[in-house]
Order: sequence, then structure tokens, then C-alpha cells
Amino acid sequence: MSKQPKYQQVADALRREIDNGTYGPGSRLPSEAELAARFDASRNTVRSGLSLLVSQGLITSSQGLGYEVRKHEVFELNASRFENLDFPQNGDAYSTDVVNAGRRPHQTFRVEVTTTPEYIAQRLKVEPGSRSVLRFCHRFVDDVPWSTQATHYPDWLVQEAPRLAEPGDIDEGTTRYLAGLGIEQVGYADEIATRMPTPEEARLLEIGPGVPVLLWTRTGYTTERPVRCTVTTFRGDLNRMNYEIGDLSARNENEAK
Amino acid sequence: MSKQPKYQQVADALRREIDNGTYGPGSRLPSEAELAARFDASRNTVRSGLSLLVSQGLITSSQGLGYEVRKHEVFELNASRFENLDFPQNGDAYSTDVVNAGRRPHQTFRVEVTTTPEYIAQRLKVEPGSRSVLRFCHRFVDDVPWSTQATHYPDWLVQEAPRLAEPGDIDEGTTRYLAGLGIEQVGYADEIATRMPTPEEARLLEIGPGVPVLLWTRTGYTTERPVRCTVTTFRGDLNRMNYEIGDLSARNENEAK
DNA sequence: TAGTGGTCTAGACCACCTC
DNA sequence: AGGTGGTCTAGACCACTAC
Repeated sequence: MSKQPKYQQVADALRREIDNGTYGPGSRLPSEAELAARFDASRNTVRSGLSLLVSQGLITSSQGLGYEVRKHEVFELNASRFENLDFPQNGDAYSTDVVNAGRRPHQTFRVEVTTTPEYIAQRLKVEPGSRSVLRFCHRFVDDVPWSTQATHYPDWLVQEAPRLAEPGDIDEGTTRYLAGLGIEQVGYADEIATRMPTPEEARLLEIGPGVPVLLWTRTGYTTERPVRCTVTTFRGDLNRMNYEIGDLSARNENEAK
Repeated sequence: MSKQPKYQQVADALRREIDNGTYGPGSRLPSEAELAARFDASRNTVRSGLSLLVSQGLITSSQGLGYEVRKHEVFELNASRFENLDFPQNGDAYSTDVVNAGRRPHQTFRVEVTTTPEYIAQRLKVEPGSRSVLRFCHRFVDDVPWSTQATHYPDWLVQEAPRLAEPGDIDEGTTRYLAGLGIEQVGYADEIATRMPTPEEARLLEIGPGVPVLLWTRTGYTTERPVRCTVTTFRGDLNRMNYEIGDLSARNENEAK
């Protein structure tokens, strides 16, 4: 058993006390000065220990207030049910999901013409650097930044569906608008990854240290070819994705919760 | 434009230089002492900036060696094709996937009888604290820790399928073994989440700071009820999950890569 | 105004790697 | 041996929040 550095001992001790409920979710930790006295360490050493827990997503800190144990509540997104065309409502699937969960959604929206980034071009099977329309959405739930969503449409598609390039929302939803033009998406390729946020993402999503992002890339296909590529960036601490595969009648028949 | 703290300026400057290729993947950064001179800051301040980049997963550090720009290579796992019963090979789907990618897999394995944790019990629709069999797998690719996988089987199922409780691998795969007993999984409910690793996970997966884990929970159902719940923990920097939904003939017909 | 965390410094000593 | 990062200290000053 090798000797642990002191800041590790601080972090471990506090983690144990958080795990066993001494400090519950939302409660405040003792101040740095108190902890320094308790562990017979300098304030800086205590800070090292605390910053470890911060970067592990266990606690947060705010100037003038102190350290607080992080609360976890997650929003579930059913990706296999998403964007069903027999959708009962107008508006997009996101708002419906959020309202159904008893929460209040809002979003900011913008449309621009861009050159297609490499990552997107691969998936849309177009030349990198060619033109595409980007529809970008910044989403909030109860005024907390929740996710960003960037959908790219290739240039050839915009020729057939000019409203994609117009600013402002498309009331019936873009998927349905395209379907009305005979461009029906019959398949999706989803990719899911995780990493720490870039500074830009941290700003948009108001993510503190220790919170990863969940990246969801969906490429939509007609029977002929890919028609759109959507990259959604979620706060990892607030979201979970669900997929249903095959026959789940055994699960759904007596659903309570 | 408010003034940034000096350690932020250090982090931002280095991030820019990494992004624009001044320091490419795998290359070494200047030493702390050199950076301190360059930014006219104390060594501790430079360390704050560097540790920011470490916790963002952009660089790693090793004692005696220095700081290095992280390399990214990801392994893709197709979750919708996974565990297909018409699978051509013996052995489990994981090994097949890895070998197909030209990599060398190995795993350690253990079986134990446990009391069902809350999280699992909910999904298997059994009492929390009741008995279940846990089959646990620690997986490596080219000797790099890759993922852990813990599958729980409820007690009632183990009565019908006693080999589940025996130590050692089941050659034909557990899914096929169960199918041979008339217990066929016809549906899966998948849940995907991300967070920073616990110290235990960081140890098993040899994860450094700044790397999140990807959590994949799959509950398998017969037409009657849930029969198993598998929780897989991936290193977030090395793995990506894919799902294919609906008709993707347009994508697969002229697949090159 | 008092208490909290945030930034920054200068310096000491240790542990690890390479030569 | 010399250079690298890792740990730790003591103290200063700033910025934010509460009262």
C-alpha cells in the first residue's frame, strides 16, 4: 500500500462522505479554510483535492458561495421513436417530448449557407467545401441550456426544397416538408460518441468542468441517397438516449412509470 | 471584452496551436519552465493552464516525460447488428468485431452470484436485493483496456438455464444457449449515457483525467418478460456506437470504407 | 463588512525518465 | 546528473455573495 498524496486523501475522504450521504445532493461542503484545518494541509492542497472532485463531475464551485454537491436529473430521449412521421402534433418532435415531460422548452434558431465541413461531407456523400444549408438550433429546457443541433442539407436538395434555405422555422417540420415534396427519409444512420466539451460548447451549453458532452450524429437517407446530417450536442449530465430494437411488447404492455 | 486570467490565456494559446497543427497528435509540448518564460508567468500558473487542457482531454502528462498531444482513434460498435442470431461464427460478437477490425482482443471473465442492485432490478422487474447471476467481462484490445461488461440474469432464469451460473465461458454464446432452451430474446431496450469515470472505473479502464466513459445498458426481452440486463462501460475516447434504423439500402449498396 | 472561492507568486523538495 | 512533471507550502490580492 503506497502512500497517497495529501490532496488525494482529501478528495477520497470527501468522496466517501458524499457517497455515504454525509453531504447529500445540493448540500454545501465546508469552506476551504475549514477543510485545510481538518486535514492539516495548506489551502492550495485542499483546493487540489476539491478541483479533482469538480473535474470528476461530483461537485461544483461558485465564487462567494462555496462548493456544492451536484444534483443529477436526466432527461430521456427516445431516438428510435424520434421523428416518426405519424406524429400526432405539429411542431418538432423535441418540443413535444419536452412538454410531455412537463417541462418548458424554448429555442433560438438560425439558418445559414455554409461550406460543408469534412465530417458532414463524408456522411452526405458530397465534396468537402461544397455549399450546404445549415439550420442551427440552440435549445433550452426551463431556461437551462440543453443541447445544440446543427442540420446540414446538401446543395442539390436545397434546389428541390427551397424553403430549407429560408430563415425562420418550418411549421410542419422539415421532415414532413420534405416528405410533401416526395423526399421521404426511410432510414437513419446514428452515431453516438462522448468527449469533453470544446470551450465553444462549454459556453453555449453553460457546462462547467467535469461534465462531458454526448454527441449524436444522425444521417437521414431516402431510398436513393443521404439527404441530411444532423449533429446534436447534449449536456452529458442532463441527457440519456434510448433505443428500442425489435419486439418490446413485453415491456410496454404494463408500463407504469 | 473582459480580461482573461493568465492561466486561461496560456490554455487558449496552446489550444490554438494544437488546433492549427503547430503541435500535432502525439507531439510533445514545451516544458513547464519554457512555457513560464514564454508567458511571463510562474510555473504554477502555467500548470493551471496545462491542467485545464488535460481535464478537457486535449493533452496528457507523464512524470519525467512532459506533456503530449492526445491521439484519437476510435473503434465503432454497431449496436443494431450486435448479437444477431444468424451470426456466422461461434464465440461472442465482441471478439468477432474486433478481429474483423484487424485488432487483437482478449478478455478476463468471472461469474458470481450477487444481490441485484437497484438499477438492474428495475429493469429486470425483480425485487431489489433478490439473487441474480452476474457474468462480468473485462475486455482489452491490443492489450489496452477497452471496456467492462456486466450482465445480470434473474434467479428464475438461472433455474431454467443452470449453465449461466457455472464459471467459464459458454462456447456458443449465452444468447444462443438461451435460445436453445426456448428462451429467445426478441427485443432490446438500450440506454446510453455519459459521465466522468468513478475512481474504480478509472482504474479498470486505465483512464486518465479528461476522458469520460460511455455507458450502455441493454435489457433483453422475450415475448413474455425481461431476461437479462447488460451494462457496458466504454472508454469514451476510444469508442463510438452506431445504430441503423429503417431502410439503409442507399448507404450500404456501394460501401467502400 | 465579513466570508467565500479565484488567481498568482516564489520557492522547496520529491519522483520519474533519459543519458 | 540533469531535466521533466508532481506535491506542498505560505502568503498576497482580487471578485463575488451575503448580510
